[in-house]
Amino acid sequence: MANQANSHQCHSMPQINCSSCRLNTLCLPISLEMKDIGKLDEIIQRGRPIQKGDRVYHAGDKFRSVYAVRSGAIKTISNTQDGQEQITGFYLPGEIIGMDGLANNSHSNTAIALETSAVCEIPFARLEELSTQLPSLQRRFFQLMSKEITNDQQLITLLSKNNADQRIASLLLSISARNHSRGLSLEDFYLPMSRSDIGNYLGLTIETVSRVFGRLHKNEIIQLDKKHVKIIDMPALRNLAFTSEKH
Amino acid sequence: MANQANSHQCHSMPQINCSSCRLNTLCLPISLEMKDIGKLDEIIQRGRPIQKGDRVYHAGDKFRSVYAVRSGAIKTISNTQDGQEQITGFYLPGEIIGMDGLANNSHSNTAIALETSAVCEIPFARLEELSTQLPSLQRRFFQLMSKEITNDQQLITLLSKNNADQRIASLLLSISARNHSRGLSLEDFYLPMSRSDIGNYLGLTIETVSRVFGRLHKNEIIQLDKKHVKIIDMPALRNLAFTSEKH
DNA sequence: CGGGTCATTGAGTCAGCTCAAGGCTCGTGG
DNA sequence: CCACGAGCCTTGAGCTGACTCAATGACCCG
Repeated sequence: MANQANSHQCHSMPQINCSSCRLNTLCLPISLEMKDIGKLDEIIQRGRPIQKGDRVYHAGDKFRSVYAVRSGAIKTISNTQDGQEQITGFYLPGEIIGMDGLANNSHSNTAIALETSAVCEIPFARLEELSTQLPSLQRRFFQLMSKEITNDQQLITLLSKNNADQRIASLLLSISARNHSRGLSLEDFYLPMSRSDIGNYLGLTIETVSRVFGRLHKNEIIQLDKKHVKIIDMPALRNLAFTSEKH
Repeated sequence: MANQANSHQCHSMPQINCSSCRLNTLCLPISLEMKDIGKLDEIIQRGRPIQKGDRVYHAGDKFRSVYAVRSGAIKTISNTQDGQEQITGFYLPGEIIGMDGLANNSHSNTAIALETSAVCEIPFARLEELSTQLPSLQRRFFQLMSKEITNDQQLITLLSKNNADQRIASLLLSISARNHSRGLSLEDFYLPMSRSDIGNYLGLTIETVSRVFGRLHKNEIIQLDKKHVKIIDMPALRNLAFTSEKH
C-alpha cells in the first residue's frame, strides 16, 4: 500500500510525506534516519480532510491503526458505565491518538474533530512489524505511549489537587506551550474547543469555566474574544497554575 | 546475567522463574511460548524483599528498568510543581510499574512499597532488544502500556464525574476484581494502603474517606475492621459505583 | 427575522473541606 | 505489667467553592 502521492493530496497540507512534513520533529519520525523515514512513509495512509464533529474512530471499533494529527484539533472521549462522556484529551498537530485501542484490541475512546482537520493513519500491524526492524522506531513508539501516560497522570493531579482557576490556567499554559513547540505564538492563539468541552475535560461546569475566564480577563492576565486568547501576563498565569495558595 | 536461582530466592515466593510463577497468566509473559518465557527469564533480576516505605525507584532517577510486582503492594506518586504529592496508582502482584520513565528517560514518579513486597526487575534495554526478536513480547508490552493509559483515563473520569461514595465504591470494586483475577476472594480482602493514601489517590480528604467507609458499613454494604474489608452486598456496591444519581 | 447553539451572569444550595477534639493500637521504656 | 507517646483513624460543627437553576445576551444560518 505504498502511497501514490497526489491522489491523496489535501489542499490545506500540500506536503505529502513525513520527510517534508514540518511536524516531523514532533511526530512519530523523530529520531529516525532519512532512509527509515522513507520506510515509515510507505505504510502511512493520508486521508482526506475530516469535518468538525466527524469521528476518526469510535469506542468499540476494532483497533487497526493509530493516527497522527496533521492539522486541526481532535478530542478523545471515553464513555462511563452509566453513559456519561469524559473528554480525556485534546490533540494538536504532531500528536498521536488511538493508543488506547491496544489494550483490548478495540478502542475504548471515541476521537472527534473539533474543527476541520487532517490525520495520517498508521496501520498498527505494519507499524509493529516495522518496529521489529527499526529499533529506534520501536523506542519512539514506546516513548509516545509513556508520554501519554505521564500526560494523563498530570491531568489526574490537576483534577485531584487543583481548584477551578488553577485548572483553567494549566490548560491555557499547556496549549500555549504545545503551540509554541509547533512554531506558533506562545501568547496568542485560538482555542479549538468549546467552553463546554473545557468544562468536561477539567471536571467543571460550563458556568464555572465562564466565570474563571471572566476573572482572568478582569485581572488583566488574559485578553479574551470568544475563542481567541491573548496571554497578557504570563508570569501571573504561571503563578496561578503552579502555586498552591488554596486561599 | 542468567539467573542462578537459589541465591536470589525469596522465602515468601519460592518459585524462581516466570515459567513456574503463579502470576504468569497476568504478568509480562502472557501469550509467550514456553521457550520464549525462558529467554525473558534470563534478563529478569529478582530482588530481595523490600520493606514497607522502601522505594523501588525515585522521581528523577535515570530510567533503566520496569518492574513486575511479585508480592505485596506498591504505590506510585507523582510530584506536582509546587511540592504536593499525588498517588497515581496502586499496584498488586502481576502488575507492572515504571513505564512512566520511558518518555524522558527518567522516572516522573516515585514507587513506594505499601507493605513488605518483592519485585522482578526487568532491564529495559534488554527487554527492548528481546522485543525486536519476539513480536509477541513487543505486542504484550505495547498492550501493558495501553492498559496503563486506559486505567489512568478511568481514574480521570472518576475524579471528574463521580462523588465521594462512587469513588470509594469504584476503588473497592477495582481491588476486589484484581484480587479475584489472582485467584483470591472477590468479597474478602485487606486494603494494603492507609486511609490517607486512599484520600490522596481519589482526590478526597481523609475525613471524607472515613465518613464514606462509615456510611457503607452502616448501610450494610461492607463490613470493615481497619483494613480488612468484606463486601456483603456486592450488587449495592456496583449500583453505587456505576449509577449516576447525584441525588 | 426567527430559532438554535453557545456563552455569560446572578442567586441560592450543598458536598466535601477545614478545624478541632477524642479514640484506638502498637511499641518502648520504666 | 502498665504508662506514655506517636500514628492513624473517627466523629462533630461550621464554612465555602463550585454546583444547580434560571434568565438573558450574542451570534450564526436558513
